[in-house]
Formats: sequence, structure tokens, C-alpha cells
Amino acid sequence: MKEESYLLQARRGKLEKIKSLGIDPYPYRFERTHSFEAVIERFDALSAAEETVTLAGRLISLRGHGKTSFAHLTNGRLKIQIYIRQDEVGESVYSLFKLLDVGDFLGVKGRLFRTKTGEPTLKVEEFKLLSKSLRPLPEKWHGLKDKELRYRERYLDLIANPQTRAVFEKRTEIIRFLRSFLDKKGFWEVETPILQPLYGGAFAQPFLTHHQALDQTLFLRIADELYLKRLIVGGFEMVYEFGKDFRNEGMDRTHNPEFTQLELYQAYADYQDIMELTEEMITGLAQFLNGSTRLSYQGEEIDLSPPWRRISVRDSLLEWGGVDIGLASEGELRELCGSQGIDTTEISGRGKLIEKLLDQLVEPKLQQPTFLIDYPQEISPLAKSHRSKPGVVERFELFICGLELGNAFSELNDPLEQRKRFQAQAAERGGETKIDEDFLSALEYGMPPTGGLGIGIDRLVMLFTDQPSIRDVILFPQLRPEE
RNA sequence: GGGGGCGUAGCUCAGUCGGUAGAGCAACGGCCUUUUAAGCCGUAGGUCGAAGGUUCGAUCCCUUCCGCCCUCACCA
Repeated sequence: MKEESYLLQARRGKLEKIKSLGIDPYPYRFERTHSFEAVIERFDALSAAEETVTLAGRLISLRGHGKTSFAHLTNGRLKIQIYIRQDEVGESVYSLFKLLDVGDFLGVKGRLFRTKTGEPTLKVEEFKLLSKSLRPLPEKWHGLKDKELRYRERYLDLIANPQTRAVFEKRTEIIRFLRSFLDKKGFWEVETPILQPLYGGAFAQPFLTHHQALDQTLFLRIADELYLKRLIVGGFEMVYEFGKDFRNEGMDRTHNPEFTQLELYQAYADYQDIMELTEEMITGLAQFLNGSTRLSYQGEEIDLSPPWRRISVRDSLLEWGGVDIGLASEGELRELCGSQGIDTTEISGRGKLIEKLLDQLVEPKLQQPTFLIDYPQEISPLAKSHRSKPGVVERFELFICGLELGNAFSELNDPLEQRKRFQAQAAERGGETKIDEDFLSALEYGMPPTGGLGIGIDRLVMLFTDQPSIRDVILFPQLRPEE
């Protein structure tokens, strides 16, 4: 990859010296007596008792003073200073210490004390090299700023920038909370196929792959929906799945080709119930993370306390578009799109026009948490028709800070109606689209009334970590290969 | 895919109105037994993203390409 520079050669030289002393620079294990957390929490007691402490970590700074040295070790999130004196460890041990570099992993044994300036410090009595580092780490106080490097070599970003570490710790905490929330509610966590012979549950281009033994094209899933509903048919009343979905579409601030989605389905519930569940789940998350239902995203102050605003697609366009889509003709909608600078030449049908108008006129306005409800049926083939409003389905999308965070329906469970919707969709796309007969067959056996929800986990993490781009909440975001 | 911006040492950044480049940290050598952005003295480190073009001369100007960022388009 990169050429060997003088910097790497210097470290190689030290590695050779260490080896020639009969020391294994990559030993197999190391027994520790304390964690960094324990040392920091119980420092006064441990130092008063003059207890011997054994720690291991990565060397992240080194300050030599002739026959004595200071350094810091880190466990990835905390750091502890160590101090070593030649007159205490002897000349040969000290000269080995001088062969260490920032980046090396080290095990140290000694007692704790405070320096003149009061910093908790371990005085080294013995140490062991645990892994020799052959490349220099990024600079110590500017960190690693170059975005490309931060994404491509995330491990360096994590070492150099504590904020990055904090974002990904929070991501883990978010998923942990949601899982525990749903488990307590009585949901079953399940796993469904990523490799699928047919794809569905959303309208996106799929990634293709090929199975050699079956000599068959398979698709990476674009949604979990159709398999999770089969499980509702199968008698699981409440299920959820955290999974990667894959969409072969453009990439931007809020889209990565592979992304994490939480989907859940609850029998005997409708979209109203799911709205309440969503409110409870996300405010619970906010309380868990911040002890508050208030948060700030990119300078916008958000209040998550329920109930959240619920506004229908029709009312929202009346409010922000000045048009009543209940009365407007397709031509009038097209005209309004035109006046908003939307190119409608490739768009057909009222549903898609309405969707464009929502994108342009409504969604950016939805800063405070809002359920946008009751979508046109043409763009919602898996949602049940509204019980009282014609032409509309029982569906909501959740927006916070203009981010589309969730999508939910009262799930369509009428197999005959579902078949019609699939057929209409296939007709619109011209023949090629295959209908998922097994899914229809499952519905024909009978699916209870069900509410379902999908939550974009990456975007949720963006919201709670105040990150502007989805790449900042995905450990290894998609990038073009370097060469 | 369109538009805009960026790419200089390992890292963070200067700079050259066209005369082939500098700083801090990191590295290397020396001095230094409570430092913490340690300090002091010295040394080394660069095909200035790549390839062409204009020019006596290009890191700088032009073209193309590569990569990243922003934005628009695409994406139920």
C-alpha cells in the first residue's frame, strides 16, 4: 500500500534490536490485575495501600528526561500516566524502554503515586512489550482531521479523536437500549434472509449476486418487511429485526448503500398503536441517553416530549403548499411541482407528484417530531386502505429535524387486495417485475391485523450524536477504492 | 450524472502575483531524574494527487483523469 519511509525504517530498526535481545515483540497474553476504570476510581485507596497494579494499554505519549521518562497509556477511552526511573528498574530494563515508540502496546506493573502536579501516575517496576507498532500515529493535539483518512482508516480516527470514539459508543448504547426496550415489551428478535431470490418491501434498486451451486441470481435485501410478515403469519405475534439493508442508489448525507434498519411488527395493532409505541421508544431512548426529552441537533433545539404532532399529508400540503390534494387534478399538481422547480417529465401519477411536493415543501419544515400520516395509496402498496378516508392508506412517516426516521403502516393483510396492488405495480414497471407468490400465499393462509414499523438506525444515531452526515455514524462508510 | 470547493512532509497547516518549497508536532543524534503541547542543540524527511499542454522554466496557468467534501439530480 504505502511505501516504506524513513519513519517506518526507524521502527523496523528498533524491532530488530528488540528481537536481538531475545524479546518477543508480539507475545501471546498478559495478565492484568486492574482495569483503567478501577485504577482511576479507586486511586486514593490503591495508592495509600501501596498495592501493586498491573495494567496494559497503548502508549500514546512519551516524554523522556534522560534517565527517567513519563508516558501515557490508554485503554481506548481513558489514559493513565506512567513514570519510569533507571535507578529503580536498572540500566538494561531502562534502555529497553528507550526502544519503545508511541503506538506500542505495553503491560506495566508498579505502584501508584501522585506527581508534583497531582496527576495520578503508576511508577513502573516492570514492563513488558505486548505489541510493537511500526507506523507513526497521527499528531497528538490536532488529531486526524482529513475526512477521507478518517473514513478510510477509521482505526486511526478512533485512536486520535475521542469524539469519534464517543459517537460510536453512543451508537452501541442506542441499539442496546432499543433491543432491551423491545425485549421487555415481549417482542422476539429474529433473523431473516439477506440473500433473497426476490426483493421487495421498498422501491429501490437492489444489489445482485450469484449463487454458484444453485446457479441462481440472488438479491441483497432492500427491506426485511416481507419475511417478518411471514413470521406474523407463522404465529409470532411480536417480532423485530435489526439488520443491514442494501440499496443500489445514490449516496449522500443521509444515504449509505448499506444501512441499518430496525423493523418491528405487532399483531392486533394498527398504525395508531405504532405511533404510541414509537413515541414511547424514542422518548425513552432520549431519557436513557440524556436524562431529558430535549436535544439539540445542528443548532436546532428539539423537544421530544409526547404527544408528537400528527398531520395528514393532505393537511400538510394545504398548510405549506397552499394546495388541497383532495381536490387538485393531476395537472394542477404537476403545475405546482413546476413552480417549485421540480422536473416532472419522468413522473407519472398523482401519488409520485404528491411525494415530490412533500419532499420539497413539507419535510424540511418538520423540525420538531412529527408524524406525517395518511399517504396516497399508489405509493404505499403494502399498507392497508384508510378505514374512513378514500384513496389514502393508514401509514405514517416520522420526521425529526427534517430527517426521515421511520415509516409505518397498518399492514395490508387482505391477500386479494395485496395481489391487486402488486399487479398494478408490476404493470406500471412493465412486465419484468416478479410477484412474490410465496408472500401472497402466506397472506392467504391468514395474517392477523398488524402494525409494522421501520426505523433508520443510522439517522437516529445522527440525531442523538448531533452528526451532520451518515458517514460519521457508520464505522466504515462506503468509499471509492483508493487506486 | 450536473455545479462548486479541496488535494503541499507521517499528522496539522503555511507558501510560491510562474524561478522545482517552509513551520509545529512526529522521526533521528546529543544533553537532561516529577514531565505532561517538557525543554535546549543539531540532523534528516517532499516525484507539491496523476498525466498531458503552454512556457526558457510549472507545485502555481490550461486540459483531462483520480480521490474526498458540499450541493442539485436520482432514490415510495
